[in-house]
Amino acid sequence: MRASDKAYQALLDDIVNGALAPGVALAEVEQSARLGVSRTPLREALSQLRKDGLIEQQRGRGLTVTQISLDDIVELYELRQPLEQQAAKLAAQRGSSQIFAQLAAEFRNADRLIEGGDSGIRAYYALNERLDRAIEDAIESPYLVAALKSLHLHLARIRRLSRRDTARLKAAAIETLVIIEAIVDRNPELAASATQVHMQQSLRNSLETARSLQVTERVA
Amino acid sequence: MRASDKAYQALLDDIVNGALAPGVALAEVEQSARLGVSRTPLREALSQLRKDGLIEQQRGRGLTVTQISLDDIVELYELRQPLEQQAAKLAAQRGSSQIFAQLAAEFRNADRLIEGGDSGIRAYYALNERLDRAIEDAIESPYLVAALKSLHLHLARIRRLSRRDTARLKAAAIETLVIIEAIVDRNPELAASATQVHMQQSLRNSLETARSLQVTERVA
DNA sequence: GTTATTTGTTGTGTATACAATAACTTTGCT
DNA sequence: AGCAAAGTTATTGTATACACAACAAATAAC
Repeated sequence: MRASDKAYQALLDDIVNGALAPGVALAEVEQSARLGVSRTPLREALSQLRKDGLIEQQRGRGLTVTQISLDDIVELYELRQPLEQQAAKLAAQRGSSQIFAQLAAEFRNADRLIEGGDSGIRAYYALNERLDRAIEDAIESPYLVAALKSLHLHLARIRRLSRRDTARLKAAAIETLVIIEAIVDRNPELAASATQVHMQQSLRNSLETARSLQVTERVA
Repeated sequence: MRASDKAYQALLDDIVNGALAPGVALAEVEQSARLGVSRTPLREALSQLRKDGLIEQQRGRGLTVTQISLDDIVELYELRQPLEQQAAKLAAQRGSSQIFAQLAAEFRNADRLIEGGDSGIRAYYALNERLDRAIEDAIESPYLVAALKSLHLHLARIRRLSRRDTARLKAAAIETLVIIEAIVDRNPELAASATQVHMQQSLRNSLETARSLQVTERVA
């Protein structure tokens, strides 16, 4: 593995899981020392992350991890909604019913995972990622897939907000199941509508939890 | 301007306008000599272009300009359709009627530009770019705007195909005018539908001209 | 004559050194 | 005491050098 790829992956993980919090400045020498690579591959990693929109040039302070505000959540969903809708539509047209039937079966058991504490939640997230992969494989449209991947990068950052809300996770699992079943039935229009519903609910929930988190942070 | 930005812009232009044709290999030393920058900033530019999807790592032969096939056109529109539809919808909700009314007036005169030979066509393309800018400004949704910009990068490559087809350009201008008028009237649903129509027609035309071009190339 | 191994060349990946720019601090003047 | 200007320091941007890997070609051996 190339040093630049290693640095990119490490920084990406740190940003997504919050180890590098929004607003943190990334000095080149500091980070290259921390990650054990020289400045050249580190800079390549940084330039990739800037293209991803995860870091930005801050006047004077060098590169900093981008902030995520309530506005960002709304704006992110303004991209997510049409993309996921199109993805679901195309998956319903082209996907292998068998693969999605299998995923549907697993989502019917999602409640057990969600109630299964830390490891269960992780397994549920892994299941969601497998669904995303299956959809990407099904649509076979590289440009759309690339846009989806970039989107999911940002979504992963805000997803940290709503984790541990088991009631919401269960509701989301049911909404997702409807989408999958529409794909299995090769019903693009239903898949799109079900996605629309899921998006709307997810956005509402993300905003609520984000709002309450902001309040508690202020109090703390 | 940084050397890496300069190299990026130069390579981008060369790829979009076809000076660097699909399949051409980009050796680092060669390109750094050609563009008058050293390998370090050139590599940064290349890594950006790879993220854009304009060049790709080819087994053994290094980096090459990505091919554009008929399949690519269809796949590109599978991303374009939902993105432009969403953009038009949001522009209709949030755009300044005044700005778009001005653009509508200019599009009503589009025929004169399209018939105005080389410089007229260029002016027509410039007008289209101003429209894209106005829409991006209106929606104020950075994630969607970023996705649109990436999309337009690839569209610019295939747009070279349908230029000089004045009949199609005139028809496209009328379709675009309908979209703009819907934005002026603050009618998101109509804007979305008009965009849908425009996308469908553009795709059909792009495929036809691409198909005929491929044939003539084979013959030649 | 064919195949395998070795050597040479080309090109990428990484590191380091040097140059330029921007920010902060200190000093001097008002 | 406050503001401005200049110098110093830190950090980014660029260039170059070196190392390693891959591919090709040539020679030698079977």
